[in-house]
Amino acid sequence: MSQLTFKLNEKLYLKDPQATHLGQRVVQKSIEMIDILGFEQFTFKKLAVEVSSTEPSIYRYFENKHRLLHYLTAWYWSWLDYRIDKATGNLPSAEQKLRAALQVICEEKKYDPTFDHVNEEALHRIVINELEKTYLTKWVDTDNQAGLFSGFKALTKKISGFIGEIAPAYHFPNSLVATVMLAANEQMFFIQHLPTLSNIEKNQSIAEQHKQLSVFIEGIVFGTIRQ
Amino acid sequence: MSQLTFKLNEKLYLKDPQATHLGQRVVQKSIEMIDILGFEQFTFKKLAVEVSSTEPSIYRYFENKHRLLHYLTAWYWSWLDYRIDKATGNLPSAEQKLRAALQVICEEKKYDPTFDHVNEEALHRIVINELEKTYLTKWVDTDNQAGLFSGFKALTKKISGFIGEIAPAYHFPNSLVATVMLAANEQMFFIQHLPTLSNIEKNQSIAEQHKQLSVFIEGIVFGTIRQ
DNA sequence: TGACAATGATAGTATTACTACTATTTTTGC
DNA sequence: GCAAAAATAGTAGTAATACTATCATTGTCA
Repeated sequence: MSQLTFKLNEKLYLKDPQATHLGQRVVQKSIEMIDILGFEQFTFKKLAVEVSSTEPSIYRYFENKHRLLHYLTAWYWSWLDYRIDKATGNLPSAEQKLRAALQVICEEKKYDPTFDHVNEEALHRIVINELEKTYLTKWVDTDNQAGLFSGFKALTKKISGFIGEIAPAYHFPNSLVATVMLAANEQMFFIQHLPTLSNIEKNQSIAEQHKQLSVFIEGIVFGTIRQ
Repeated sequence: MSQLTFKLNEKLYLKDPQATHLGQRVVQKSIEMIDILGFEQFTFKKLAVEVSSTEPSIYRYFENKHRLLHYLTAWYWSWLDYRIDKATGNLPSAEQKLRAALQVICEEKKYDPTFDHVNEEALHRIVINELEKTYLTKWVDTDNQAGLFSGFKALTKKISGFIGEIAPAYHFPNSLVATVMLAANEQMFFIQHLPTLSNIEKNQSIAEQHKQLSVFIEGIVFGTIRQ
């Protein structure tokens, strides 16, 4: 098994799930289960059965399922951050870096063998379907103070940094990046469930959908900053 | 009391809340309570106490609180639609209409005396905080088939129609409009709770925040379609 | 007056989210 | 090498939630 992992904010968990066998299975199975059941129907009781353990054992790792969702999305942002670094590392211009970063955000997510115990495809679907539930809660402000959103913020900052180099006069780089990062996921959701809210055709390969998504997102970003 | 109301999809309710006194109080109080408590902490039991009635009486109007949220957001989209019609009615060009429509979306929402029993300010906060919960559920597809999203879709179509007139070559008018309609709300949320995800300063009047939001959103739309 | 709609009152269920407590295993200090 | 302490697993229970079923009362219009 691969030992490569991300160091995530310690407030995300009570006990590091990467440190024990049960913890790893909890994370792995929770990704599968949230993907299939949806976050609301997913419970620690059901998860306990799947990992052949008990509810309280899972509560020792995560305060509640909401924190577990935070953990999963934080992992996802760390992963994207890492992929964007890899994709932009040896590019010469900020414009190329920005393009590459947007590409990573929009591209189809496939299983990354670097991280053995995480199903990135399922995790991306979770981000598409459940991300907003990490912040649309009564705990946003305390969660934010605890640093639970630092992964998303770091990514936003990184990409808006590229915009800053290309178009230093543009006033809303953070707003724009946050908007398109969310829009990329929203559009994938709309293609599936509310197709009139998108112009990307459902009746084509997933690869083609992501390609079109890329065109749409790049169009927004470059159109907006180039004015 | 004003009798002007919107005709909303009948699938939104079991019994038309606009038709009875209790129904109206249920809607009115639910807006107040969801605004204060948040959707998760809001329950029909608590609402029953507030309107001096009982849980089963409320269940006679709405299948569950999720449907009530649908009802409120549907009302909100109808209201925006009506305001956009009023704002664009006698404008000569599609560009001016588009600008006016975006203005309505971005502007600060204030109590509209045309609709006596609805607190539009609170309702807008509910849309900002809870909208995504209407579709990020396991019922999206059946809810969609029942037409519960037709209000949002109609608005999107109306605005993307203006884009179609201005820039008929642009491929993603629906995607773009859906994106900025959601972004307008997301940004208002981020200003409040995750300010690093926005460049609109929190330390200024609400009016000024909405003005900047307008600049941001117009910049995206016109920048994107004018390429 | 009497049918019928609207509402109220009471009670109950399955599930969820969580916690207190006990049992067992593992680690560690001497 | 072994007792004490720490870590972890497992059992059982609770309060709240999201409903549902049933029956009683009130008001009203025909």
